[in-house]
Amino acid sequence: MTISWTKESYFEQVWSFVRQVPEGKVVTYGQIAQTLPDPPVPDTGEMVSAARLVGSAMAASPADVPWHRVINAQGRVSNRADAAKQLELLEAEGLCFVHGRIDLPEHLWHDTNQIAPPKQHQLF
DNA sequence: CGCTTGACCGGAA
DNA sequence: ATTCCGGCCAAGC
Repeated sequence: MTISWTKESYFEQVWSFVRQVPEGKVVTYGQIAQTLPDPPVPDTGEMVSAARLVGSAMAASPADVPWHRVINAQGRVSNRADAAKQLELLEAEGLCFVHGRIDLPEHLWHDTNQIAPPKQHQLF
């Protein structure tokens, strides 16, 4: 059986992914959710909900995980209490913030041999 | 065991 | 640009 994919399992995967994120790079919750090899949900729809699980995982992420490199699909930091702090950390890593926003595809990091770059074109 | 909240996403008003 | 709504799942109370 298998199973399981308990929260521990999923969280581990999320943390593992985030830990691989190099400096100056960022990943979105949805990106992680879609990249994970064994998502909790089969595929009823999209990774929309899975992204939320990623957020939960981040909430419990240990100090080994650069949670500050994880941002939302909007190219901005999440609505967390230390959002400003996260911004500092990110810009300190060489990220170019524009209006509190960054070029997602520009700094988006993707794991090699997993998925292809989203190549999402921004629409102002 | 049930309701509320959440570090989300995407689309529509 | 902002605000609201629906969706999906898990953790917390």
